[in-house]
Parts: sequence; structure tokens; C-alpha cells
Amino acid sequence: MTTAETTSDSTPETPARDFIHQAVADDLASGRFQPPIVTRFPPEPNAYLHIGHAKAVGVSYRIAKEFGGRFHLRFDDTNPAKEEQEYIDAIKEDLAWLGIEWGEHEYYASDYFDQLYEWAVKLIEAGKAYVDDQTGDEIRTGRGTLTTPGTNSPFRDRPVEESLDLFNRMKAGEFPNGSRVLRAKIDMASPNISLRDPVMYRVLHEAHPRTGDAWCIYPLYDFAHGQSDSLENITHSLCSMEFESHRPLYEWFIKELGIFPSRQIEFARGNITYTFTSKRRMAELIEKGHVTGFDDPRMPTLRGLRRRGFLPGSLMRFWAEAGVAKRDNNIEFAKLESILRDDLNKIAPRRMAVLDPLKVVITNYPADQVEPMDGINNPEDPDAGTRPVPFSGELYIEREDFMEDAPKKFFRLAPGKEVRLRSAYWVKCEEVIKDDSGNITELRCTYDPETRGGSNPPDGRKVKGTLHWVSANHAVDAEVRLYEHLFTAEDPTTPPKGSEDWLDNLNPDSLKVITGAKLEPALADTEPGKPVQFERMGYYCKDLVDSTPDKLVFNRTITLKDTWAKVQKKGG
RNA sequence: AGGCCCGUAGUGUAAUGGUAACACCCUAGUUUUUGGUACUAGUAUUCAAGGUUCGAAUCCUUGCGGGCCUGCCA
Repeated sequence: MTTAETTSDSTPETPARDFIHQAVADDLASGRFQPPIVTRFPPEPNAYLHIGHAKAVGVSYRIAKEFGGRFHLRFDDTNPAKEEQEYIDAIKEDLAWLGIEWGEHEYYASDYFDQLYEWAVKLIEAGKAYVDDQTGDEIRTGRGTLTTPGTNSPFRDRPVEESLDLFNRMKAGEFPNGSRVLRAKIDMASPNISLRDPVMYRVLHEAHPRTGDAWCIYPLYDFAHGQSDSLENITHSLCSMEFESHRPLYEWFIKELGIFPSRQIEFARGNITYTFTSKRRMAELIEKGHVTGFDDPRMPTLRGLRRRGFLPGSLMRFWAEAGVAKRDNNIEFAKLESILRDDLNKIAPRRMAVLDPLKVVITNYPADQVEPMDGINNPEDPDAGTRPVPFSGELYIEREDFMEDAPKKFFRLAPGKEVRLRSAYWVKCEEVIKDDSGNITELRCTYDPETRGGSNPPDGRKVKGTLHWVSANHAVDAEVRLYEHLFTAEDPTTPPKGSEDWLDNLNPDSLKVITGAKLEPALADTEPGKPVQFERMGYYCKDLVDSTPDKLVFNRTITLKDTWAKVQKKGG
């Protein structure tokens, strides 16, 4: 290759490059940074990760991967009043589930407390920071407002030695919480409020999950984050838009300290219809008993999604396809569903399960005969093979698959109509049995022995419907939990008209528990959490928490697309 | 409002001064032993007004709309 001039766009499908990719590429091209590109995900260990975090990790992770760089996990543990070891463990677990690999690059802002303290001293000595004795209220008042400049603290110009001494004594534990802070000396009149002498350190007599009681002063985010990035040689520190106004401060500390110039780039968080990510709201749902906990399958937490049966790869793919930009967004949940179904379709083994059983007796089937039919495990994957599914003269079919007075577009079972039982035989409904109050209790059908395996009969008859079924005597009982959106509103956090409570958006049908479901026997052996498709019904998984061999519990991850439901809806 | 950021089909994201595109949603059809899957086709887009330019989604101005910032949270 001598020239690249002739490239006729030989890579037409180069993935669309978001503005972050471009910035990184530009930085490499301009020499602003040398390889390797290093990114990080910096969670505060004060909560469980949710679906929004999956976007944040994904953005940084992909940049590192695609530029052949490095990815760090760093816990932003600068506020021991809120943070706990439990969350550190949970976050690592959830990240691993997502498929994120950080190797030995696991860091903690608290690892840098000594260095941070040293740098704070350096800034005091340089006259760039001072100890402020004002109360919290005084500081707030002095900061001014959005439209009026702040005023200098009376302690702003105190001698360097005095600040040094006070800061030292803050560290030594001589002062109570809230009595003094260390502030950067920048500009109380700046239109950017985060530059109005931001607080760097506060007194906090609180044990830290990692440093114990070694410290009673802790750095604030602004004095810890950029420096931590710098210490780890993070080239691109990617964060959400609300930190944009902090960037000048991020850069100010780096410049004053003369340390590695990490670059902060902000992007918009990802919102999704019908869901939310506020920790406060999650807690409220739990407190009020609307969900069972942070791992409730309806929760937007990664643990909830996992329990529900979502694939980690689908989550990552969803965010990758959703893209990254700076504008506010509200992605349709349907986009996620589409990706989930697509992934599930390829890997989920097919099984048959009848959720609302209606008994069917095959009157011409030899009594006591049982045949193992070959059930195709996955039509998308020939290598998945088949499994034996026991067929007998007494079956269950889905109650909604029978209609006594069926409209023309109803392809399922009706009096005198014939359908295919998947992988088994064609059956024809001959008689409808009802109880005294007119409820249908049983169907009497005949089968055609020439349709074994569900194949077309020699006479060329056609049938439009194929039904799932289970053999009554071989069926395994299970509880099935049918989940829907937790909320009926696209934006659940906005109360509905005439209400002031967002909880009025709750979907009363977000969970429907079915206790008498009949499953084909193979389902008893599926691994908890692993996806299966209940044919014609949807994707399910055995519940990771509540399912036991004695009492099977399955969660519905998501339904199949249901065009029949649409037809019905249209028909009135 | 003081500052900053952002406005592209219904939704999300591309187009880097040169034919506005991709995915999802929606509609119609084909195939089908899942009313699934797959496939085909279709509907629909640059916030507005000026300006610069041979040419503007892109650059400039103004307006309109949305978001963020006044923790000793992150």
C-alpha cells in the first residue's frame, strides 16, 4: 500500500462515531495524549447499580476496548457517611455480570487520601487554599446566587501558616464536624458557582469502610475525582452532563498541582420510558411495599433485571445501539425489548408450559399409551437438538386457545375445528364438556395418527393453528410470575393529571401470580436464571431466589411479540 | 433570569459545508410445525426567522423551546 487516496470507502459499515470517539481519536492524532487510552468507571459505593449505570460503564468500557486501551474500576469512596462495603461487593458482582473486566485495575479514591492531603497542603502553601471557619450557613450565604456574585470569606486572606496549622489540626481531630473546611481560593464572583471558592475538605468524624478511623477529614468530590483520574493516568474521564460546570474546577486543580492532565468529557445520561433510576424512588417503592426489594424483578436495578431474566449482553448491546450524545433523551423501552427478544430468540431453549390449563381428552388415543415426541430445542439453532416430550391421551392446552364461538380469524381450537399440537399430532375438537354453571371444564378431541410429529397428513388437509400442550399425567406444577411494566406512564416520575403522587402511575397489574401452571417435565431441571422460551408464550427463567425443587417458580422475562393480540384489539 | 449545554422522522442515533440515513416503533405483504423468527415493501425528519456561500442539518445573528449549576453529596 502506497497511498490511501484510492480508498473508495471500502468500509461502508464503519460504525457511526459518536462525539466521544471523535474526541479521543482527535486527541491521539493531535498528540494531546499518547496511547494507551485509559478510561474509568467511578461508582460511589452507596447504592446498587441500575440500568443507567450500564450505559455509563459501557461508554467508558467501549472506548477503552476500541482504542486498545485500559479500563479502571474506581470506587469514589470519599464520603464514609453514606458508603458501605456491601455496596462495593454488590457493584463488583453486578459489573462482572455485565461482562465488564477490569483485571487488577481496581482502585479506590480512599487509596489516595495521603496524596490528596499532601496536595491540599501544597495548595495552602501556594496561597491557593485556606481554612474557613464560617458555618455552613455563612458559606452558603457568602456564595451568592445564580444572579449575584458571592462575597469573600473573612478568613480568605488569613496567613498561610494559620491555615496550615488549622488544616493540620482538622486532620488531628481537634475540631467537630462542620466547624471548619478547607476551601480553594479561586473567584467568589465567578459566574460559574463551582468556582466560588469550592470546599475541598470537610471534618467528618466517621469510620470509613476501608480506611477505618484513620481519617476524620475527607476530601470532597471536586478535590478527589480529577486527582484520582490523574494519578491513574486516565486520559478520558467520561461522565454525565451535570458535571459539565465542574470541568473548569477539575482543570483548575490539575493545573495548579501540575499533574497528569486527564480530560473530562460529558455525555447525557440515558433515560428509558416506563422506568426510572432514582435511588430515592427505589427506596420509596420498597418502603411502601410496592416491590419486594432492590432485586425485585420489576426494579431497574441490575440485580432486578438479572432476576427477571434479562441478558447482560442485551443490556450492553442496547446502550451501544442507543448511542451517546449530549442532548436529553428518552429511549423507548420497546428498543430494549427488541434487542432482548433478538438475543433470547437465538439462545433460549424451547419448552412447553400451559399457564391456564384446559383439559383435553383424546378419545381415540390408546388408553395408557405414552409416546415420547421429539421437541425441537431451538429452531434457530439446529445444534441444539431435540428432547423427548411425553404425549398421552390426557393433555392440557391453554384455555385461551379454545373458543366456543370463534371469529373467522381465530386459528386455534373450536368445536369441529382441527389444529396441530406442536411436535405431536393434529387434533379435532368433537365435544365441549361444561359444569353445572356452564364453565368449560374439558374438551373431547380425536387425533389423526397419520400426523405424528405434527406433520401434514397425506390427504393434503391444512390447518392454521399450532398449539402448545403438556401431558396431564407428566406435567410438573409451578408458580409463574407474570411481570409487566411497573408503571403505566412513559415518564413515571411525573404524577398523572390531577395527582401529586408519582406512585399513582403504578401499574396495578405489574405482577400477576399464577399458581396452577402445568409444565413439561424437562422444565423441572432448568438452571435458575437461565432463559427458556415457553413456546408461544414468552421468555422465562426459573427464579434465582424463590424457586426450589419442591416449589418451582418461574419469572416471565418478556412476552413474545403477539400479533394475534393486536388483531383482537383492533377487532374491538 | 448570571453562566454553560442542547434542539435532525413517533423514539434514539448518524450525516464532520456537497443526494438527510440507520435502528426501534407503526402499516401492508411473503414464508413458517411458535399468530414467534426470517424476508419484502411502505409511512414519516433538520425548532423558527434572517444572514454567509455556487451549495447549510452543519458556519454566523436573533428568537423560541428544553436541560444543568446556588451540598461541608457524588
